[in-house]
Amino acid sequence: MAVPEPNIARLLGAVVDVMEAELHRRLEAAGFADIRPSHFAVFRHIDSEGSRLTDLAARAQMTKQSIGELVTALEERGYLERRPDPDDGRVKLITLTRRGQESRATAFRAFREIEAHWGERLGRRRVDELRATLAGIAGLEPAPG
Amino acid sequence: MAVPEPNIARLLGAVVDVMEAELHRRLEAAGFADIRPSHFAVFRHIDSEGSRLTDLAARAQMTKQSIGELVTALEERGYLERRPDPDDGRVKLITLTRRGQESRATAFRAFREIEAHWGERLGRRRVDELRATLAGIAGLEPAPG
DNA sequence: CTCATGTCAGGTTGACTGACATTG
DNA sequence: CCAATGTCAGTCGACCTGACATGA
Repeated sequence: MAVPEPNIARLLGAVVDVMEAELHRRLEAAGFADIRPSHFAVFRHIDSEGSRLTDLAARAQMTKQSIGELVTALEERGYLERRPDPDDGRVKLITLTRRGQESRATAFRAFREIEAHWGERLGRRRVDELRATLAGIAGLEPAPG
Repeated sequence: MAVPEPNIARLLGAVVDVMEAELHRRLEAAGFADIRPSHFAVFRHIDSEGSRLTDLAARAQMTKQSIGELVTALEERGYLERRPDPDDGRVKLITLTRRGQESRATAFRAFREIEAHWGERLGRRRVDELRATLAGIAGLEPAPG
């Protein structure tokens, strides 16, 4: 573990690439090749009982139009359904299909496997420290300068 | 360093966001508000004596068309110039203008400042470990599973 | 003739804003 | 009447592929 040197920004990009490639590989192997990284904005935030579009948008910090596009894409691929809410005529409840539930579970398992793999290669402790340091940076106030 | 829990993928995204926001803030303060993160594919790889498009594309691992778009954008904004190579009629040498050199220097300084800021808040040692761990992950072979 | 260089045209993805019909 | 919900239409940024004129 000699000289560090290379720019953290560059390394962050490289690690994000690795993460996305590994995730895609696992989803593909499980038969979910048509799920893209952007779709996780939906999978991450959807309730098991179904969510409304506006809630998904708020949780994902996106516009309702943008999250709506993702929902449409996942609907066309058979991962989601839009059903009218019987209690409110404006609302459409977005729910996971069977296939959607399976793919979501596969993805979450994949994340755990990827982190476990990193732990095997670099040491569990270093991966825990990585997580803690990233969380620390993410929680930092903007800073002067 | 109690319970880690939150997904590393999520945290990576958050830290990338922080990095880009901090970089943009500093560039803007120095009068370079129109430089976007994508433009760094050019600034990172351009030679001080000038580079040809094909070389920039190869170094950035992008197509010549894509890197060409970035070059055009930076040219229009006054950061770059395209001059014909006197030795080879096919080639246009892409060079930094005065403004381009200044902005590039500002950006590299910003990266150092951001890392230094993180070091102040979280400890220099943890930032060095972060860099080393990220480099370790980026250098990992794809792994089975 | 072949290869290298750069550009033109057009497509895709993932985000955005604005306008709007419908319903509460 | 006003606010909330979701959709339609259009734009933009950052990448891509394919075709091509020009010059070595």
